[in-house]
Amino acid sequence: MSRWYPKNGRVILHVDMNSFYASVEMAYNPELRGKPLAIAGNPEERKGIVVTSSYEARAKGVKTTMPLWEARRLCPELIVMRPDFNKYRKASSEMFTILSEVTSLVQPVSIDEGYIDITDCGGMGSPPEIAQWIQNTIKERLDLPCSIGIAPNKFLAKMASDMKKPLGITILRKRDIEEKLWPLPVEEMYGVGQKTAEKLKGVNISTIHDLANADVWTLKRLLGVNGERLIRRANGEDQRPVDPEAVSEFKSIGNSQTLPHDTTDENEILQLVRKLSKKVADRMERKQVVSRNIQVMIRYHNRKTITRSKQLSEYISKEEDIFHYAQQLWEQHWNQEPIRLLGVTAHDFIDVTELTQQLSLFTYKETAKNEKLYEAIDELTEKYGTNPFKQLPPSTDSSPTTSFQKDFLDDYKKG
DNA sequence: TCTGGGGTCCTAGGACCC
DNA sequence: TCTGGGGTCCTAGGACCC
Repeated sequence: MSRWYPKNGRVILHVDMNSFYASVEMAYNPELRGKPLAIAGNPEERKGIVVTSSYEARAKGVKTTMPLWEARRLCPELIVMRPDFNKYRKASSEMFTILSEVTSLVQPVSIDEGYIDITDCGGMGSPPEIAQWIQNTIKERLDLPCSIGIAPNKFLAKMASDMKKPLGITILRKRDIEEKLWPLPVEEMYGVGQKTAEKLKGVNISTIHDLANADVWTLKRLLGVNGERLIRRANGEDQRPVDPEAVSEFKSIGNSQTLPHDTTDENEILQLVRKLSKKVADRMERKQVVSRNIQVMIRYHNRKTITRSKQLSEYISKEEDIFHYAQQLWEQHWNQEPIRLLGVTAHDFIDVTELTQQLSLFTYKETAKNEKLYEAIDELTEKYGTNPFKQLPPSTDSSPTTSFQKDFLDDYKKG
């Protein structure tokens, strides 16, 4: 027991559902079991791609993000289904409920994976026993397979859960790194994508072992702060805590869609901008937030993609307001070339409740300011027998039209 | 005959303020 | 006559992940 629960260490599990969408569909419909199944965005349209596929489909070479026509060429008997996110969300939430029966230190990362910190769960058994219980329970209650990594931190747990699929449980302790982690090619490391892998090849780094022993300055020059972080991770170091609150601190809400065909038709484009604005507004409504930054994304026929955003002076949440700014951005930045995809995203949120607080404070200040201004103008009116601001609305933002008015407003602003 | 849609984090430059 | 350097905000783009 003391070996598993060290005083100065943590025990983290990473739970990763295996080909989640396809597995959920099979749990709902056992007839699909054992067959090559792919979940794809738009099965009818030529632009559909494979989102997830069953192991039977993978055996034929079907891969995630592969265009559907190519997947069908590799596997003619492929069964293709549209994603049903309501099903997946339900299965996901039941999966996280099972995790929370072990500890409250659960951090969902995406719909099908999460970390849990079981450092203080000594009373429930050894980590492999706990992992086995989780895997069995998810299988029994939901009929879904998962793989679990057991490690002293998030990074190693994540790498471990990837090592045995499906239904694997893998332990990756510090002393296992040399044997299990270091031989892997660098592109299999979490955080290393295609671009980074290419750059690393350029300085003769091809395995995680090479990365672990790389020179910090060389990598900092090559990759910025990420270089330093990758070296630390390759050496099995990662201090990030399991944070159950992280999931509620979302930063953006966006919707995007590829058009059925590239187009320059303003009606068609604006219709889509409106539809996307509505989706964003609906999701913001559900989460009870308001936004101060609206962004549009335009992908052109040649896949060149631009994003244009606007920081607002007010918080908005209504569909019409989001559409208004999205339309404005689109009009300002569209270069008239055929458009393939459009996106609308909101950033910079606060809670609606926070907004009403801010609003009342703002209103209070404005009211107080204007009352003082009215008083000052009344005094002047009495003194001169006529109101020198007759045409001027009572706001300090208005442009004074006479030098007298200007002087007065300057004095007023000084207090 | 290609390459979706949902996100996060980081970088870098310019404006502006002190 | 010349002109520092830190900090913050805003914007755009890129890399990465699922």
